[in-house]
Amino acid sequence: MKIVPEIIQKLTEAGLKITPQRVAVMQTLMKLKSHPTAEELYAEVSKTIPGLSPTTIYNTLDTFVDRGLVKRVKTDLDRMRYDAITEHHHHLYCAISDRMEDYFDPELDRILSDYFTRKKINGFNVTDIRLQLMGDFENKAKQ
Amino acid sequence: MKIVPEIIQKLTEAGLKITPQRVAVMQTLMKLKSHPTAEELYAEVSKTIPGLSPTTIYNTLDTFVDRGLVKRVKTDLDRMRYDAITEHHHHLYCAISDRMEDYFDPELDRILSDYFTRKKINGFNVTDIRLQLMGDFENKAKQ
DNA sequence: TCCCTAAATTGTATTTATTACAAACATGGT
DNA sequence: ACCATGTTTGTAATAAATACAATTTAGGGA
Repeated sequence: MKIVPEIIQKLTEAGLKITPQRVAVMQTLMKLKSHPTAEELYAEVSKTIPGLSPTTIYNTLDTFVDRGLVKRVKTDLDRMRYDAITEHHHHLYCAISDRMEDYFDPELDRILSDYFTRKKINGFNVTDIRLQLMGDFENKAKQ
Repeated sequence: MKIVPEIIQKLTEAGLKITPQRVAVMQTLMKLKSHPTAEELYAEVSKTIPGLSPTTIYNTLDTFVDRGLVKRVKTDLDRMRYDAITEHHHHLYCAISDRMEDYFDPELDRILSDYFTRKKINGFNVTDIRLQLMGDFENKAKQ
């Protein structure tokens, strides 16, 4: 729970007012590594903030995305998910179990970055490279 | 329109009955390069098949995806889209204009394939690598 | 510290995409 | 041509997300 000051700093830097709802949403997003949906977040954050409105979850997430504090993630299978990790990373995704995990690989990033510095795409200016690695998890306990 | 026999062959190979709806949906998907949504497809296919039910679009697309004739594509921004190109490719995507285009790059595929042959990810078995290149289109007339 | 204003939250009502399902129909093998 | 099975249709239901007006709250300035 000592991450709260860090969250407050984030929100302040983004020019947002500090509200219990926002702190709790961000806290939950950072705690969960499962790229939760708005609904899952609502369930989780409601434990902390009983009267919470689902609308607040949507509003808050939209605001966070606007300010770059949170990223949206979508798979080919299901609904919108959210991710508090803004550091550059990719995703491992298994369509069968609908399970998604983060994947960090600076070496890969370097290779891709080099590649697209060299190779220009006609009429398109690349600003970000995102990989979705499809495959199967070798049944480590699910997320 | 000479692609119809080709479509019939595809459907037959996939063990599906040939219906005007299916042929029209596939034809439209192959014609449009815009990764249309179900709704856009409904509008377009309705021109050919007036009585068409939206449910048929969803059913047909689900069936096609099941049989591997069509791929689902999602961006971080909007609803489900469909793509009749099953050949391996990536996507260029501009979040501002919500515009998406296909991107083919065998050289890149080779590099990535080599990389993941060499580099194993703990607990995950990669079967497909998909890139989403985020950026801006230099305003060529939009799709 | 209190007040005030802008910003945030709430709750309800809607919209919109998608799915469920049962009845009617069409396809393709025999 | 017939029949069984697969397909389409239409309606109704579900579910996610949004709009909006009313209420409440945060936090800077007096």
